[in-house]
Amino acid sequence: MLFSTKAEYGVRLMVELGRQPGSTPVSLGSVAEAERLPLSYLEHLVAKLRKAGLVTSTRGAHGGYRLAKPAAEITMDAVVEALEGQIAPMECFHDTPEGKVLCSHESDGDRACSTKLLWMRVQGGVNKALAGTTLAELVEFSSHSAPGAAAIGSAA
Amino acid sequence: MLFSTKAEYGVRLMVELGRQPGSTPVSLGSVAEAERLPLSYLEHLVAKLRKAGLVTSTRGAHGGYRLAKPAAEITMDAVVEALEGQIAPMECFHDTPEGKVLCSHESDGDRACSTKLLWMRVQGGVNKALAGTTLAELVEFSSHSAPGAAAIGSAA
DNA sequence: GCATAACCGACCGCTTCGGTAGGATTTATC
DNA sequence: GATAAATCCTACCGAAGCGGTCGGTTATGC
Repeated sequence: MLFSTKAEYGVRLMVELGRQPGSTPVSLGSVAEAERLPLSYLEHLVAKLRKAGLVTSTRGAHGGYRLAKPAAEITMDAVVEALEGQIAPMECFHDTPEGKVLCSHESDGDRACSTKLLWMRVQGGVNKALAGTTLAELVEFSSHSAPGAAAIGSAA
Repeated sequence: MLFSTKAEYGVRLMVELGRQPGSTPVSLGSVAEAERLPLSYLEHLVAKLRKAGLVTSTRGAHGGYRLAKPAAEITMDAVVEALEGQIAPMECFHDTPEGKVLCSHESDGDRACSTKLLWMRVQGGVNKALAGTTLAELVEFSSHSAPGAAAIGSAA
């Protein structure tokens, strides 16, 4: 499995927030009930989303969570990364501060790592899919009862 | 991390086999030494590759492993799947015998699963990268000492 | 028959996953 | 100001997978 249920639950949570008009905050309890997910577990996940600046919270009675930005401006690479940690195909891959990708098997020189070509392609494919999908799309998609497969290919 | 070191080690093993002329089998011990990987662990991995029909073995003295097919005909989706199991972005995704993809959250009817669009795109991207990369490419790539990034995009 | 190698299965320490539990803090409302 | 509703925080727990080791069995060339 590429991702765990953390990403699954977290994305569902975001979609649930994206469905709301936007003014009043939504309590985690109502999300948990709507999606049939354990409330105490969602608390852990939403904490990650909040720390990543994707949702904002208001405490106390009638409190809850809201999207920090319009759903159309939230791309899924940020959401999934907040939940699962850095998205890399392999342990030896890590992003540098300058946005480059390094494979720790390359001992700084030019010796080519036999697997790098493969993992670069995989990472490219995943990033394209995640960064090319907005929360607004998912909200829209899930609100249709008979979606069809027509729109699926557009960011692949 | 999308994949574990099983895929990493296994692919390196395949590349190592792909480097050989092809006639005489290569012992696991020599592969382990060349790649600096633990022999006993490689035994487990190569067993999966053998069961998947990707390599053939000859036992006894001067025995070892060979590719079951020419490297150009081996695509990495088969290799990675043999090592890691079915490649699906999420637990609820599973292939049907007819090659379709199901999400177990869809209770057979038309209610759209809010995450399906996203995971379909991710799976599409990964499959494209894996199925579009052959072992021959990796062998070729790793034999160059200064590869450059030119060829990386071709299957992404 | 002996060295070499593939095969096989059990085990082990560690980390992550999915989830639970219990409490503390903040805030709207009566 | 008490109370209820909600976020927040920390600790814990069983199960599973990962990365690896070990000991032994079988097959084969010399």
